[in-house]
Amino acid sequence: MNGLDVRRLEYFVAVAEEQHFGRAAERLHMTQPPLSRAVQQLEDELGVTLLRRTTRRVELTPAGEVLLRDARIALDAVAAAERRTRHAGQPSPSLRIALKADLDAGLLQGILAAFAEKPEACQTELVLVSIGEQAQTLRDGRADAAIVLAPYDDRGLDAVPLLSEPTLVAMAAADPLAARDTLRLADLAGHVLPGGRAADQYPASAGNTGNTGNTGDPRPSANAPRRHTVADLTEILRLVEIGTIVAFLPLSVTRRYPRPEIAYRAVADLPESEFVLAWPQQATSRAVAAFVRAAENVAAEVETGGEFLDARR
Amino acid sequence: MNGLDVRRLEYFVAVAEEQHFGRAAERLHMTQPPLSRAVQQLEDELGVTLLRRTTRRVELTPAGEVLLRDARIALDAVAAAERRTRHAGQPSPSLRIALKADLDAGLLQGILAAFAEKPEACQTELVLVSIGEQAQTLRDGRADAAIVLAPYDDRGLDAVPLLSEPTLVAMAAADPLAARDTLRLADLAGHVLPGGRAADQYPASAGNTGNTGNTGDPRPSANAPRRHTVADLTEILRLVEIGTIVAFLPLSVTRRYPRPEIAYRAVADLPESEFVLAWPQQATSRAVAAFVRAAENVAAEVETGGEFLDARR
DNA sequence: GCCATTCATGTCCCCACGGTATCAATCGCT
DNA sequence: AGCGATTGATACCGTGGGGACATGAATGGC
Repeated sequence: MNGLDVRRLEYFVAVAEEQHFGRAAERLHMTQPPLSRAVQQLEDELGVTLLRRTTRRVELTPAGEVLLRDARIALDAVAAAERRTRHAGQPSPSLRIALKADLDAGLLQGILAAFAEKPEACQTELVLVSIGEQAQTLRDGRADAAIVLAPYDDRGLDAVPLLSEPTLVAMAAADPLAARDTLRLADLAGHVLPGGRAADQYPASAGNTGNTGNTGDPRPSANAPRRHTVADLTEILRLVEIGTIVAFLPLSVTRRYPRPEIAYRAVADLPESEFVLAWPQQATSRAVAAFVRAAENVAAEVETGGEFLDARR
Repeated sequence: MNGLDVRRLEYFVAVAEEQHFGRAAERLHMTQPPLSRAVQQLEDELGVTLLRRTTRRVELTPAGEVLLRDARIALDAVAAAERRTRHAGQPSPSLRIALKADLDAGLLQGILAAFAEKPEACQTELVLVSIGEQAQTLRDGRADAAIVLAPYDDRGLDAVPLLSEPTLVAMAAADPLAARDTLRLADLAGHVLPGGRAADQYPASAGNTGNTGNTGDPRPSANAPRRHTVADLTEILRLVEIGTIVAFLPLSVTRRYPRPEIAYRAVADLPESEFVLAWPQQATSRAVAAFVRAAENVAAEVETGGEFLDARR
């Protein structure tokens, strides 16, 4: 009677993503016939047609689209449950912080020190992920907290703002625009950001606030031509040096990478870089709560010009 | 290899809730031995001890607590996927709106009319649920949108504010306080709200904003003494009439229930009632988006004293 | 100390899942 | 238009896992 097994959901997602039973079966390390039957059973149990099969290709019905989206969410939730439970079962579970290296506004050291003072303190562990993956890392249970740059995909996450600082544009020193001291966004027309978006349309096209209209497929399909994702900051700076792209970076980051080939310039109408501490909404552990309080305190001290200021350059 | 089957998760949740293998087995319509082994397998697969078994009672380890919380979330996600897919598979899936009767600020008629004008319009269906269950109804796929009163549990939901209106206190006309025209919260000391909370501590104890510290078990345990929940507005008003409780109601609702036995009074330091339109975050359907826009337009018209104003009394 | 309660273990059986073989249908190529 | 290739569905079979029944072991109450 009551079905919707994880295995069948994974099968369906594989078929829906591949749009092909044979390839999906291959990906699942099984043969095609049981896969066909499993999807049929799923359709029977739901009383719904999920796939429109032509012998040449498989396409999703509206109900299939709904299940594809919701099944991914459900599978993520199951995987998160598994990861978090595994981690909680360790002898001394540590607090895992997802960072994009150097994108912490120089706060991390202070926060870790403040956290270590607290009675709820525990081991901490830094999980280095590429920018844009931090939110997902929190959702799927690989980390317990993250310092992220707004805007980000906040679905399923709680957050507190830490601090804001000016955003500068990094461009090749040879760029004609680098001769000017301050710019406006419109001046950057024709320049491109990491990921290929137009620089003068920022931040309209950037980030993912998790509101309606999230049309992009969140996970890479095996056959979709995967766009080259620039994950590493040093890689971005290399591309900036040779004039391929420009990049928007918080002030504190630019201070740490002074390079003669790169010019950092203020942009008058560019929003400030907002650093936010985020964690999974359902995280109720004392360690996370203590870490959040430590981070708030440190950020407040920095904002008011406290003792950590000198550590930020 | 890769486990975490839905069935096993349900088994574990049952055992964790009952804290007793025998009762859990009974609830699951099975016998105790296979249940014991299933939980053992779960522990093996996760490499974690979930339950501390004494022959007299079963209690959760820290890892077990984590899994109980995350497993509920995952199971909810699976159930939501099933419900939404079933609904999407219907010949003409309707837009289901979760309402607590009469708690719609009189906006519903106008919103439905405006929505019907839109090209994306479809059949609509009203799902009547008790207050406080609307958010869960959205999350588990039984409804597509809801008009809710803030504060509410906003986890997994997107929302737009519609309008605010004054909150009045409803009390028995015979109550000494009813002689006064306006009150302050502190005057209500000793009076009790539906659900048993102290009236003079509102809204500290009310609602559930979904942030950290949500310690309450969200689902009724079989053995926990279930507090009498007042679900129906008319039931609440009955209790108000006989002086058992007082209730905080938005102005538009009090207008619809003028009764000689009930006095509605302003409370100076009571926050306004904020009506919000909420929907599941992952809902990307055009129908929901159109409904949201229709609701925003109608609310804006009402706020500026538009044509719908007279319909609100 | 004895008994009842409760969870674990041993054993059997059946269903369901996966694999191999094959059929049917449609698209493309000549 | 006909033939082959591609692809999904069907048939059949064997194995493994989950459930019931019977029983063992340990602990708490009287």
